[in-house]
Amino acid sequence: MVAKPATRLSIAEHLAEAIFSGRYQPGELVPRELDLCERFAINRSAVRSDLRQLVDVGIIERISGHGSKVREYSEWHILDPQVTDWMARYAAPNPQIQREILTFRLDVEPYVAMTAARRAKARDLVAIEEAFEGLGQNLRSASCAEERRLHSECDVAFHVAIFKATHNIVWAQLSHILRPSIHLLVSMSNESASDPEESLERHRQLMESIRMRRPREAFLAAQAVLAGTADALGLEPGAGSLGGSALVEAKSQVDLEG
Amino acid sequence: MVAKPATRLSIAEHLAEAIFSGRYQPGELVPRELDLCERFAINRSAVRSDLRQLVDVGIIERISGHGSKVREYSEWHILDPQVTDWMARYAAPNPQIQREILTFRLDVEPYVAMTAARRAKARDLVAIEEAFEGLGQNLRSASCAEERRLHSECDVAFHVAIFKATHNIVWAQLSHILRPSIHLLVSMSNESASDPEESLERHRQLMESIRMRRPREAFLAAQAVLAGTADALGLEPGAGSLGGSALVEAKSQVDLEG
DNA sequence: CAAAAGCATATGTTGAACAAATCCCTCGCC
DNA sequence: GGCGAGGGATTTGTTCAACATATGCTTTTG
Repeated sequence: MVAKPATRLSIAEHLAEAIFSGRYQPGELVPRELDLCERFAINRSAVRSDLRQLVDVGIIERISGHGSKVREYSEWHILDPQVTDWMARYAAPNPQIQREILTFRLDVEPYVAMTAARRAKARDLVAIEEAFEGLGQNLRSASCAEERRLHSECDVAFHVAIFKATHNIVWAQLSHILRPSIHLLVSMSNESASDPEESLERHRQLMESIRMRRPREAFLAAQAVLAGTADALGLEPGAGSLGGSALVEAKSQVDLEG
Repeated sequence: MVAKPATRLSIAEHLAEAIFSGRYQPGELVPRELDLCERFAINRSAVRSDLRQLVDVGIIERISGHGSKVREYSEWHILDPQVTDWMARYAAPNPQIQREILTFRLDVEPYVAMTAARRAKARDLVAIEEAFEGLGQNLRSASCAEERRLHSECDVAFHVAIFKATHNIVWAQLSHILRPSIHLLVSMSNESASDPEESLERHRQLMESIRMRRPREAFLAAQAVLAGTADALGLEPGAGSLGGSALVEAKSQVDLEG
């Protein structure tokens, strides 16, 4: 895909950028329709159409005769793919939300990996392997921004492929929320606290566990992959909303068909 | 809320009803804009605005110069609150999706309950308890449809309150997908396979476990609550996308061992 | 001083005209 | 006879203009 040359960026895109980067805070009013028309040299219908998109995902609220107000973060539909896309591209909008998503990932991904190990078909392994190889190729050349972007895209693709391998539509759609947290890590870029080579090796372990249909190993491998992530953001493992400790209990009590 | 008297139901609502109930299948075209204008005696701008909502949640795809096509189920944003609301109100649209959601619930809710047991504050207990009491009140009078609706609303509220008690925004928003599966159960109404009194008791156990901050008990109690649900829809425990088998193993072993 | 009327401002609704994309049928060339 | 270019019909996309309605602030009036 060559990136369309001059198709005007939608108003929704501009406003989302402004809101997600914090220039308009919850409670504040965004410019009125006619100002947006002038600012972007566009007609009012188009402006209204785009504003509706922001309304539908809970980001703004329109008050007849008054204006369009940015809603509280808790009202945003952060599970909407479009919203997570904006979160990823317009940077850490709200550190709190980023932490919440990472906590969620810490809770969920080991189980997703476990399920993937049980149900992944050959076709799923292809997707996982391709993403992994992309991860390896773009490892060394972490110089320019473009290279790093490519690397993080492969990282996203790797995790998304695992979610899809569960063959459950809910899990598959949840994979969208990975994008912001992974992109955040790249932007922080002090992920290098842990050796990149080592990180790659952990990803390989996870991939192999799924391929060899070893749910328990996959569970642990996914935890290992995320461990570095948690450190980078200062999340202690036990703080996970899903208690790691209890899971370890359960795991120890049951011989997870290792 | 008294239900607005005659504010015309939106076109989106009508189309959603038609699509979710299966009158328009994926791949088919919905009526063209001008037909919708005539059919609902409304102007084209309003029609287009509503159609945009359906586009944004992935339900239809607009093809310039051709028409508006219903997209495949896998493309629908089933995590969107509006979509789950339509699923709940316009009945089992797609048994497959319902199964997927129930599988997801079986995987997730025990862990959510466990987390809630760790993090619930007093305020959360209030919400859970209120929903539980509503559950008990509307138990006996399962006669008319209105009563049953009230009962299922309390059921939804109970589970939603537990999700919210995790104090994680992702989990909280995920609680939206409970609605369709709970409403489905009510409509099937053969939940009575298990004694209502017994079901209420299981809910009470879950509530108490969370209150007493006993994560492991909460985990098991949530599994017990969902067990009847799984039976009612003919989901064998092992079919869970997330290692249902391992979790059920855990439960049975723990149960047997006291 | 307070309540009501009025005004300014913003969003909500409607209607029309034209532009662009797609499909399909027809015509003409090879 | 087959195949491709061209054109017309259909449908969605875009733009513009006018009016209706809701909200907040100001002014008027008892």
